[in-house]
Amino acid sequence: MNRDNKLKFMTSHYKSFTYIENLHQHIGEAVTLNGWVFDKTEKGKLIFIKLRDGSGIVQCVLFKPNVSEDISANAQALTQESSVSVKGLVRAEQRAPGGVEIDVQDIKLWQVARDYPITPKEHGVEFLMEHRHLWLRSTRQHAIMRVRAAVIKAIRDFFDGNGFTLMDSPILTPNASEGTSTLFETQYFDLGKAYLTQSGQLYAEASAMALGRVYTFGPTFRAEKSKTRRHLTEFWMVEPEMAYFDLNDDMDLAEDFVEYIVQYCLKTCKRELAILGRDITKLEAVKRPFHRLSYTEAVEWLNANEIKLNKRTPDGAEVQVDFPWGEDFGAPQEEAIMTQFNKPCIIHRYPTDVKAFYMKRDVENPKVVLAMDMLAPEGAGEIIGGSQREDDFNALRERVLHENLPEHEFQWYLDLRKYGSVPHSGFGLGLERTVKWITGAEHIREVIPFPRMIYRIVP
RNA sequence: UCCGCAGUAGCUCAGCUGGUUAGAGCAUCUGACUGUUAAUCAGAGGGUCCGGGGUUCAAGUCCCUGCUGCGGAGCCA
Repeated sequence: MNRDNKLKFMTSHYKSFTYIENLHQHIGEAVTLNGWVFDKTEKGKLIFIKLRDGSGIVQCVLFKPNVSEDISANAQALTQESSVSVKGLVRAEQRAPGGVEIDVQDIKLWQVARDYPITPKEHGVEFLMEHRHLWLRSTRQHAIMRVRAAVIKAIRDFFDGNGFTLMDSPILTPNASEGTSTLFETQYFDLGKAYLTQSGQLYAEASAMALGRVYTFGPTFRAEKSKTRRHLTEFWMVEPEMAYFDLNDDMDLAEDFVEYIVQYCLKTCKRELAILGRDITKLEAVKRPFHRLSYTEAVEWLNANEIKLNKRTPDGAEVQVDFPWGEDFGAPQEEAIMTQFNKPCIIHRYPTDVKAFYMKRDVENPKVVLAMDMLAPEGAGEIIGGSQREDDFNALRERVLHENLPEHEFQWYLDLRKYGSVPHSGFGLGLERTVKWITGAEHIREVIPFPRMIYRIVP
């Protein structure tokens, strides 16, 4: 990720040591580096130490006859992930990775690490997840975390630069906003049960009625017992909400937004994407306009291409049937639809019964709601879910009652339809699913520093 | 919750229709080497074969059961 060089205080004020990323500015000078041993190998009178400091990796070479016995003893004592300060001359060197290396003059040992568990060889995911706190030190994880940081910056730049106001929504909420999903529960003083939020959307709607264009960006919690490569129990979601936006405006914004994020990463994360071995031609193709299909067109496509639905009959047998209009798409249907496309696709106007109570019905066809999901290509799946919201007081109240939601807890939400109600729309984008897609990571757990999953809360 | 797969050295794995003392690569330790990039070469140490029960002359291997993890479905971002 390209560093923002407008803020130079880290290089101009703190002179006691140098960061590896700045070494090319110091060729011929003596510098002190502070870091950790990434790898060490000895060849006779030479010791090669690959040092990492978080900003990069550089090879430090110690030639034993050039230094005292104490210093070469220090170098020899180094183990993987030992913490050290290295003093030496910076020189350009063709044979060194990166073209720059340090001719070591002095080594100060902070701590010798014993038996670092993650060796430079292969490891299984289970083992690595148990050592997540150490796994983050590896090159590949550095690259993923920097792409994640770039995606977050792109998200904030996009909205901040387009007249949106950040309006954080609460994490503790009195009810399930969609009334369906399983939520994490806790006791809230004497006021009864509270839940960890599964979406900031209802609060974003209230904020949009105040400030016009807003977004909320924070952690979200789902207590579903999901065990897949695309689910976390704690994940980050950004949710823009716009007054006077209809569904088409919403879809246009979602396309602009996703295009901006992907193009920003291509521009600023070349090195990281190269480390990850990402095929960037696939990302370069992510340009507007994206594909769009109505739910009904998608069902017709599935049936025209004989992509059947696996259904279980009451006696337990599995049968394959034509996809029936009205059924929600699962991962297999979405994946099949996306095989046609090399850039994202929006599916819109889903059956009313499979979507949330707050979505507005299509006046032209009340059997569908003005909802939209954006699916990313390359099997990445759903990254956005959004809709135009129901803005009519009576229609919304009817939906609240129909879903057996506690009306008194939704009074404030219904109020928004009483005092200057307007058409409005928004969507939620899953941060980790987006980062997984852009980095090409196998599993969503790799793209958040400390993943929370059904059977793992440590570290 | 349902379906499938797995658990053998610190790590990644092999171990056939049950058959002597349990195998490899890497890592670790010792030694050699002035250019290593996952160095190479020589040597050494390292095992509750996930737990419990059963079948058998004999179980890492077969059966039952439990635990743990992984993947998929559902739920969704």
